[in-house]
Amino acid sequence: MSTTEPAAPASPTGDGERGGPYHHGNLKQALLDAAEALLRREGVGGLTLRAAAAETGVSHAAPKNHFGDLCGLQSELAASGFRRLAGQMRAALDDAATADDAMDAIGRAYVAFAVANPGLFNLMYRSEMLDADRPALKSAVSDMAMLLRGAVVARAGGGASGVNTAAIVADITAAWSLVHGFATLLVDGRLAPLLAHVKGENPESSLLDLVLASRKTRPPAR
Amino acid sequence: MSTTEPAAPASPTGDGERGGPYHHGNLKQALLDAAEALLRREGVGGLTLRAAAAETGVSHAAPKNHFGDLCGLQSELAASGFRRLAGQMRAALDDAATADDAMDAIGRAYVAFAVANPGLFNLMYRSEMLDADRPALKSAVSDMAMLLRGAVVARAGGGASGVNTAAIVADITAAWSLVHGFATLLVDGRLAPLLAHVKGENPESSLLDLVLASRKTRPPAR
DNA sequence: ACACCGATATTGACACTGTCAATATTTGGA
DNA sequence: TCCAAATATTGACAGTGTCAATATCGGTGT
Repeated sequence: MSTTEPAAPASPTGDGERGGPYHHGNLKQALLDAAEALLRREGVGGLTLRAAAAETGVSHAAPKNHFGDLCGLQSELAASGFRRLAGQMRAALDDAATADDAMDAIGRAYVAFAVANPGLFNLMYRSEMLDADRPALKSAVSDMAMLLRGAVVARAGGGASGVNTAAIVADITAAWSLVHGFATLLVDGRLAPLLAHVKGENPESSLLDLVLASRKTRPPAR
Repeated sequence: MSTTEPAAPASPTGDGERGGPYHHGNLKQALLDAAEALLRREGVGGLTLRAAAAETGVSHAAPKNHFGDLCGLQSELAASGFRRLAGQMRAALDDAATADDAMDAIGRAYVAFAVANPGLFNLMYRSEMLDADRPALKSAVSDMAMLLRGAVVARAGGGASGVNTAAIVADITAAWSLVHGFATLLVDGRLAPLLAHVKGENPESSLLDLVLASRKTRPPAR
């Protein structure tokens, strides 16, 4: 999960001991990594300041210097999630041929991210656990929103600036709602009964394809 | 929130005191009411066994007899939420003229419920806080799913039994995802930037109308 | 080379939480 | 009437976030 090695090894012998140097050297990132590991291993309820500190081999109050409080750590983690989500959406977008394919590709990337990181995805959309005013979080969310908006505008107007903003807002909301709802229900386990009726070796992906296709076909006559 | 009066008054003088009789008489429902009030007042993070007990004027361990643990109380509360949500969806469905109007009406009822009960709606879809095996919860969720399924089938086939189940499953998922995603994003505050661009005295409702309409029109040409 | 100051980390305490065991009270039926 | 089951209380325990006080380290100015 981390992209950088700690400047000083946290603990030479293993995990959890406290033999490391008094100053960790890269504690902030190490705590974020530990927190994400907890999130992955035990879900959003298992993410705890003290647990993250213990896993990093550091005292229980050490996180305070870097994040202030639990909400701060969660917000930084969520920001990291939004950044990576946007990155994967952009990658999917860049690989798409037409603007219409791009929308589907973005949607698939969105759902794939949620499935690959269920705990993190949950955290990202629990605003009561987050401080929306944290710069890192605000900008990460904004970046993702701009990316989505760009894709919708590209599909709708082909770059013309005279597009109807009301229609664009509606398209953004519809696309985001559809994909976000699918991802949310899927991660929460609510689609399991429906997935049981979908054949194939990857029912989740198949069902998502059907859902995405439903936006392009008229509803059944009558 | 409650539908039944307590058999014995909780506390004759006010709230919070402990002057009431040793046996409350209707403690289970009283605790559910208190829990829902907490949920409404302080959000999902403020829902606490001890707070619910205190608000009911009862000792901190009293809830254990009726719910076992916090997860039990939350599950019962969520079950109540699903029951009421299904009731409002059914009412909307019964008032609709055509099967197509019915789908929109159900969607609007779904979002209206989420907006009217944001904390409860959040709780209902946080499966890590719930015990999915609780009979009350299982049946309430199943009832709502059946109602949605019925509406989709009615719109698609007009009652014919030869409907393609794959298509039905896809329609159910698409409709649920769209509306659930909208409700979730709205309650979480994620649609605020988009709502700012929607004119009218009720932007939320207007935006939902646009989103629902987007399912019926082909996406913009090209 | 040395002293010092800010950044970083630790320790200890507090209030709050869920949960459990032991106890007390009440209710209802044999 | 009396006993057992249901219901509620009390007290304790481990775990949590948060804060104040303290300790240690890294770098800067002299």
